[in-house]
Amino acid sequence: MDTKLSRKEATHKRIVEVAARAIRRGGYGGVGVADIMKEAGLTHGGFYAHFPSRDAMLAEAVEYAGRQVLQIYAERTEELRKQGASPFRALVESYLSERHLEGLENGCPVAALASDMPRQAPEVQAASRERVHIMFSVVRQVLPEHVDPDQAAVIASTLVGTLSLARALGGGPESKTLLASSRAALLARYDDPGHPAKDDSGLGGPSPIPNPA
Amino acid sequence: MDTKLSRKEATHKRIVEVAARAIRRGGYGGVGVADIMKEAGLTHGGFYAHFPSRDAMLAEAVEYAGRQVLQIYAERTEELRKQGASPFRALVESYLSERHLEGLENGCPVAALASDMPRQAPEVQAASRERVHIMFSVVRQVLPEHVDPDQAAVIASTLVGTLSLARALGGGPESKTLLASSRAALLARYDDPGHPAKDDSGLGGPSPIPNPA
DNA sequence: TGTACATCAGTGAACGCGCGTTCACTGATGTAC
DNA sequence: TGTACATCAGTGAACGCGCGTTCACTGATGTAC
Repeated sequence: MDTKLSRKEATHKRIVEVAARAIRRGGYGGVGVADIMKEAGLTHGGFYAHFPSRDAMLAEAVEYAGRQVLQIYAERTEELRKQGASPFRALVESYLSERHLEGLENGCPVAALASDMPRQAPEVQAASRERVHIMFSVVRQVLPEHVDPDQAAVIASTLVGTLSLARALGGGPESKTLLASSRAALLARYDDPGHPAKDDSGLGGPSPIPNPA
Repeated sequence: MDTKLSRKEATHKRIVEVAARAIRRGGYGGVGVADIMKEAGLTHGGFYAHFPSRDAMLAEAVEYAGRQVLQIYAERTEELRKQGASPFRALVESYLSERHLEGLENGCPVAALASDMPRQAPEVQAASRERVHIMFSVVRQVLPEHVDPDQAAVIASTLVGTLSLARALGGGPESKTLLASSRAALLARYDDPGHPAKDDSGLGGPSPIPNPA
């Protein structure tokens, strides 16, 4: 798919990649057009050949960030599943990991931007909302069979709330304790006890995370 | 306490009150010095007689917002308790109410600002973090006796995550469904089943929410 | 009670700065013959 | 293969604007005698 990008398409993608990291690092309001173009190795004048407005870029950036994270998490989850974790456990342990806590710039855009979403322009709100929906559906798909699918949104809220507050607490030991508490609570409550334990040999669960492409 | 405010103190308080609403409405980055002074009935020039910097005002504002909400929620919780709800149920139903969903401007500053907290100046971060700690301790204090106190932070994360995402979803029926799911899940899991049910006559639980003063 | 003066909260013009956006232009790429 | 020209991605100066902050000043409040 990426094989036949025109020069302009390649540049466009590069700008969006930079922006996708920038919004998670600095928030929707903390990213400037000129900064992003500079970080992409361009001058700011060319921006409006790629986007009708700054808001249009923000919308593309949050979508790109979300899809990128889905892909990364699908891989990471796959590794954990090979070690015997259920799909649900793999998701929870990936999402509430110290790596995710510290990797704000490459992490879930919903956790990085949630409380600012309602304050954005309509097109940015729409793209943001879409990421929330997709997050719900990802959780729904890894839910053990015995769990009511309606719990997916509640679990996703706990994931997002935990990561947001852990970061708000500064990222130190206190934050890590919070992550650990939430991991334990979610797994104790929802994970299928019949599933192979963490130190078991192989065979993942029957419902892998879907490919984000 | 409020009886002997000097003219300047009264003005200062008025500015902070305006700012406390403004940061929840517009986010930390969405509030301007001039706007706030104008809304407080003043001109912007006088600002620096009250605060050494904009950041100092943000720090005061988030603290004020948090204390104000504690007070409001103590009252609202008291009402629910008089109707027979346990302290825990009263808190959950207040926090995850449609009223709170819609009352962003007067609601919990942690939910309104969480994902932007790590991006603030040190003094604003410190004041924000303090509000998170206090939120944890409020939850801890209404926890039914049979629940491990360490669960307080997890429950608070679920409250914050749910409200943030409900708002990100736009505030419509979908948002209200999410609130209802989280309320149900939290109460089913943690509320003391031995406690008087909602439609019972009287007598609240033994551990009221502490006075925020 | 009345006048003179000091204090001080609030005013409004001005500052430098960075922002999003526009636009005439440049220079490289690629097509036509 | 080589030249002439059209296309078009990216450049950089310029725009109006709003921001946080500073400061000389005003006018009301309150104290001294």
